Amino acid sequence: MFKREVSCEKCSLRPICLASAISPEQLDEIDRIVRRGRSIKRGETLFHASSPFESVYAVRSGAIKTYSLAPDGEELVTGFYLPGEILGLEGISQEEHTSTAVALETSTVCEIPFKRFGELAVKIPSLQQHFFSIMSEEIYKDRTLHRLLSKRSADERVIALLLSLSARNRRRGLSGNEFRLPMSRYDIGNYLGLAVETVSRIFTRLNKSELLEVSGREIKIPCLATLRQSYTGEN
Amino acid sequence: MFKREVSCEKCSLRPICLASAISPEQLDEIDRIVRRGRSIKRGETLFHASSPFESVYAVRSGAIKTYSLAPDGEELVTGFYLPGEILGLEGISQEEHTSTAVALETSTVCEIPFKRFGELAVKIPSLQQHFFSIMSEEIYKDRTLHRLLSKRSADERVIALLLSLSARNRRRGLSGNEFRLPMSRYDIGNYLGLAVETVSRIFTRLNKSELLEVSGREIKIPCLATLRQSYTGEN
DNA sequence: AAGATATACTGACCCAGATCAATATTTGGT
DNA sequence: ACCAAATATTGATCTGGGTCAGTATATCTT
Repeated sequence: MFKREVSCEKCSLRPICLASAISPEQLDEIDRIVRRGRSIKRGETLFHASSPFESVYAVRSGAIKTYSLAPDGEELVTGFYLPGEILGLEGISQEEHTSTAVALETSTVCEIPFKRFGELAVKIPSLQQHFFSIMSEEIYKDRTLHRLLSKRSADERVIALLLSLSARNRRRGLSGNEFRLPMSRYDIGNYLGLAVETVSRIFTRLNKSELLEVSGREIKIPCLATLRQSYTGEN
Repeated sequence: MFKREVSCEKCSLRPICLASAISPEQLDEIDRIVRRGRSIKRGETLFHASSPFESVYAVRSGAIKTYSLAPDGEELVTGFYLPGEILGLEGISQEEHTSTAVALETSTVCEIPFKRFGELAVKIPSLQQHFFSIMSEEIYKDRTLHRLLSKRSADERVIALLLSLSARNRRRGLSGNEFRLPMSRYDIGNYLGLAVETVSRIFTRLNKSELLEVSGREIKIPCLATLRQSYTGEN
């Protein structure tokens, strides 16, 4: 199979990825440090928890989940990453990866060696600023998750995840109304602090309502606005 | 009252604050941009959600809590900040503060104007790196909170918070065994996704056990190791 | 295409922690 | 030092979602 190693300059994801907000002349500077086109098959690992931290990664295609293990082996799914999104950020301060990243489906990623990236960010202030912004965004999203986990019901959590996936699809120019879940019910439940059975029941219930059409991992949202208001409201 | 405006250079918190890992010659560069010694009394606001983001803040003394409000007015306590800790990071990407910060007791803070800080970070690579690290640490801690909220029982959540406060006190050279909680039961419950009553009951129960001595907001931990293992284990 | 294995669904039952309702204790203001 | 308001405790009851147990449906392998 032919592997297209698209430069950041030509990459369709650029507007939403790391290399947005960089002037064209400086684009090839970042192009020079990014290692492109690494492909990982479903179930394969991109990096392991407690391996030395050297790079962060941008998803090019596919979907990645990250998880960490408690000392007793209990798994926690910490995030789902779709094309254009950056993962591995929690490793920076610990100097090792603190989570394991595995592909949920065949995926390609761009590797950004972090030391070289830092050197470049010092030369390109807008790049530094943008990276601050990406990390800040991650913190901001974690606050949203905090609220979801401590204040919202099981139904609201699942709906919020669906709305998030929908919005992220739309941002990449895909349909926000119809998509396929890259993750299992187990992963959803684990991420949202719910039992698999609960997630399953919620999907069945939503499917019976007019809010959603679910068939296995295929999702269809007839009306986003309706779903959105059912989330912060009655239902 | 005499206000001591200690420079970063002379500040006892430097080793754990923003200005660690900066060479002495460059210290006064950061000293020049930091606005020091702002004092806020208990209950006063440091910054408001949706006010323009201009600075991040380092706690010099006292304790600050941050919270955000859902559209329906529901409050979520998003964090507690003790001396040496940086708050306001989630505002960077949104260009406005996304939480409100209020003093839990009389506190002083150092304001770090973010635009100027960025300019400095570009000139001092180790400062940039350190700030990446601080933000990464915040993300990492959010993962810990995620696990706490989605996998741990009410008792474990409260104990984990106490252990966190204890460790942060120790890091500043104070006692990790005896301290006063700066926040109310309400704040604790809100932060940990628990009802106030539950928090209260847990404190009473812990007080009856040999793990903890609680009297209002005064906490005494007879043996940290024992408490720690009760957290990931039996009890 | 058939079997094996992983994933998803459904039902019955139960319990940790929420909610409701009072009472007790702090804390701050004068 | 006193009063009011805020904060904390305790008890009784209820419930959302967990757990256990079994069945059904996908998906992978050969």
